[in-house]
Amino acid sequence: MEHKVTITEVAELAGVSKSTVSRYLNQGYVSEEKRERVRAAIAQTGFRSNFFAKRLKTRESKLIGIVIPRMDSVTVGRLLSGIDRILAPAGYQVLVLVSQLDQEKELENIRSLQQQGVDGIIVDSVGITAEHAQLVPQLSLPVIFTGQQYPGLICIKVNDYQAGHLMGTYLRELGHTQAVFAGVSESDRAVGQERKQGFVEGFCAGSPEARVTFVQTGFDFLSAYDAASSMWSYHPSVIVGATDNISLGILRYLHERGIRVPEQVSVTGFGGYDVGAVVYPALTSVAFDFELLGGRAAQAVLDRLRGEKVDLTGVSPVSLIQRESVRDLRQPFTSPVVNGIML
Amino acid sequence: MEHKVTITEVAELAGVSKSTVSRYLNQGYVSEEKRERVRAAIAQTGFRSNFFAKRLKTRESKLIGIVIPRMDSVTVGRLLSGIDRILAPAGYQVLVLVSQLDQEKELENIRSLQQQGVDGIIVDSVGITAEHAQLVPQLSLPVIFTGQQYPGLICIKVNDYQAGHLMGTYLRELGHTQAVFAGVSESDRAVGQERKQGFVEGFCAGSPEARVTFVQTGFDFLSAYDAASSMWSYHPSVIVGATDNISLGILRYLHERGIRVPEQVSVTGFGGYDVGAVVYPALTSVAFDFELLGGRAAQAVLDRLRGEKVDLTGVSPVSLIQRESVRDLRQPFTSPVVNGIML
DNA sequence: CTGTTAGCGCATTCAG
DNA sequence: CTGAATGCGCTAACAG
Repeated sequence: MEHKVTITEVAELAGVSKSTVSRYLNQGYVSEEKRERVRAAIAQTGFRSNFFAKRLKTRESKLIGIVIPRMDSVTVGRLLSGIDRILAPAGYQVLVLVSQLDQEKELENIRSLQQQGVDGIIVDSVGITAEHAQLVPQLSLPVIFTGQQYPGLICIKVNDYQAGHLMGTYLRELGHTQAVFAGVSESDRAVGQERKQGFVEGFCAGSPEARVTFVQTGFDFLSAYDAASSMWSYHPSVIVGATDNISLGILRYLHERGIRVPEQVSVTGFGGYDVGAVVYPALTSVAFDFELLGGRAAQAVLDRLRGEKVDLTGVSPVSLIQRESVRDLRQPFTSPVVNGIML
Repeated sequence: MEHKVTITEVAELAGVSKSTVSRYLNQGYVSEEKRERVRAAIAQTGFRSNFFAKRLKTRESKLIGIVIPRMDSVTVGRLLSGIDRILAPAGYQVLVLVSQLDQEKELENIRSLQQQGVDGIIVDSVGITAEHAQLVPQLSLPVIFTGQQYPGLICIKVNDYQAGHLMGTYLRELGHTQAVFAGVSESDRAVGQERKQGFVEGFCAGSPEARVTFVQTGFDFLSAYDAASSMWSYHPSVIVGATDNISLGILRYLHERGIRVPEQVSVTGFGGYDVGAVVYPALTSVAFDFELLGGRAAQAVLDRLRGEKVDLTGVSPVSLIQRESVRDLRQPFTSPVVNGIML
């Protein structure tokens, strides 16, 4: 309320100089006696140091800027959790800016962040462009990308190839040979290219009769649902959605048509979201550890801030979550045993 | 990179004074000729004004702080979208801090935000305490709460009572009389008290045979799933989950037990999330317009910043999304017509 | 319309 | 260990 209390007033009240108060606030070097007087004065006045003045001097904000494409995403939530888990103990705060999936706004947010004096930036980009690559070196502060990759930039991302490969291998070993991969545009390198390629190579490895048909869709339920009839027309033994959301749209379509999963066709996803556990059949999926990913990204920023070099790319573990939507073709069909939600 | 260019250097390069450059950057009042010279100098040097120095002078950050309980929530995402939609055109930026559902951290975040000089704060609180009420007036800046209510504080929230009432009325008119309300603890005033009360009053209005049984659960799939057998034991005509997630857990349980929805029992939720459209049967729900809510909250901050008074509480419209999970008891059962995803 | 003069609140030399 | 003095980069009166 009322008057904004400054360091000067604290000093007067404590009967010491501004410098002493400043020292008290920072390194130390204050006698026990004055230390106590300053402490009392601060408590009494409710003094809080002016953020801007402090930053103007120190040239250090203890702020890490985060640019994310959108908020309404479980993935992003996990990522931020992981970031915060590392940054908070290190005394850094997080400043989050949302790009609304707009690439122009993403660039704008990065600039804005640097202008606001953050010490480093983590960008969960939807697509790194040449403009990104050009902008980053001009910023003269650590910028770490997640989710996508780009030569010359520091990118920490999940290993989409490995995830795809894991799923492909799993399905092949269960006797599947005819797959439809419901993927997204190749303009998305991580999901559209690497995840798919990993799947294809894992699925086809040493299996000459294996065949993968690609059907393109968007990231949302609806476009997957709309493309599902086309997928089904290939009579696959398994439909592999590139994301859990895609798979959910497909599942919905199959259910409407009375096509039983996994009896008539298996369905799998990527992401390992909780919601995959409550649908029926519960969705088998490859889960990514986005929290770990966020932690790695945060650690990379911290390392760079300390002047250490970090690898240009890093990866994060993936794991298979076996639920109910996949049929083991080596055995006669038996209805999956359902017993509770398998998170 | 290299040297941080300041307003002084721009001035020298343009052959004008610092003030002229400053004026160029702000209101105007610069001759056409010098304006051009300054523009060129800025372009040449790549000058960007120092955020901290500027804020130190103006005492205005053009920053609105947002405190949210968590990131991995669709609700929160919508809310932020709505906030940004109002704030951005007004020249304000948004600084988001996440409290990880920790009430102590929430308070901490609010303090931290004010210390960092934001002009106003929006708090999507999980629970407003006396400590909140005590802290807010000390901040001497506009603080708007969403999601929860507290006397004396400015709270913009969805009308949970109305939402519950809407659902209650709808079900009653369809001939339902035996309901189980799968709710959360009354310590959550919005969901645990108001939403439930609205439902009960809407459901029972003028219907002497109506009965509502309350079963308590948590907010997650799993606890709803675990409590579902208890709910079913009352043989209700409809189970009303206090949130869509709760309903999804219940749906999963009913499916596992082979209990057909809506033939044997209807199920409804609150929230109107998209995922409710892809499960089967698609979930009938009351949707809240969180984007509008965010917009209202942002507008309230702006109004307060202009010195205008705003109402202590505001509401936001709710709407019923009729999908497939509710049976019309006034008619013999017919399988719901499914044709596409009903978002 | 423009340059000069003062600080904003704090951290930091530099002499004590 | 401490206080006085000096800007950080910018904006805002103030006289031109």
